[in-house]
Amino acid sequence: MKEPLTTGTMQSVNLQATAFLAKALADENRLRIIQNLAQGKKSVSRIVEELGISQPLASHHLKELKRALLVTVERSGPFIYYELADPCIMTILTDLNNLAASLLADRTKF
Amino acid sequence: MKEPLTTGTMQSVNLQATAFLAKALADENRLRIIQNLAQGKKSVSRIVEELGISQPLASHHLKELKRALLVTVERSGPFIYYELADPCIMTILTDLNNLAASLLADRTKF
DNA sequence: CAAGTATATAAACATACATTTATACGATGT
DNA sequence: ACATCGTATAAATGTATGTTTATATACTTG
Repeated sequence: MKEPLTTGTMQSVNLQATAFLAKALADENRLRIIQNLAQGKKSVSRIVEELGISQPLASHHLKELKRALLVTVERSGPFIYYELADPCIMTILTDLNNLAASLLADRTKF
Repeated sequence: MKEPLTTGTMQSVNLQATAFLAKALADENRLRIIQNLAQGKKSVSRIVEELGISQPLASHHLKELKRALLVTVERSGPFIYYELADPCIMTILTDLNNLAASLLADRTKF
């Protein structure tokens, strides 16, 4: 009788999926895109304009966000529209930002 | 009269700090360490034992977590104890995990 | 001061990733 | 069919990052 395969804790946290999601959020340009998409569905060219990044760079990061299931894609004529897959994404972003601010505030080093 | 420096949205989100924090959370071994430290303050050797990773690797990731202000360090004799800097860290981890699960569940591709 | 334990650091390496430049693809209009 | 616009992809490049192996540092004990 072998041991169960789970080596972790009770409340099973999928660390692999979590790390993957965190990695998708771990780039400032991607966060800017997410924040921009929080205003609603937008085309690539609009994102490029509003964020002032190159079109291939936007395309690359949008691809990563899509890979992480953070955005959904929809074609309409010559335009391709990206949209946040879930409103909760903004909540996480705010939470992360708040934690970051809190950690910076609490640090007692100068 | 020049424009204000902020190019972002109303509720100012420090994307740089947020991306930096996300990057610190974007590694499975670091998440395992955080999850392990959720049980309380622990020495490096204990973390190494319980997670089954090499000592230098643990040391490296602990250094990263410290750099991100996610853990605090304390020496006691020959041992060095690491501790989560803030309980909220576990909340974020759970939230990230929940979002990851939700995104995976909501995807309508097979 | 020598030896052992706990931890950190250095070196070396492979891999991943962000960015740019150039090009291809797809849709639309003439 | 051609030109043009919107977007994606490829190639190239520099840099960052995770991991291992080897070594150094710090503390403790004899």
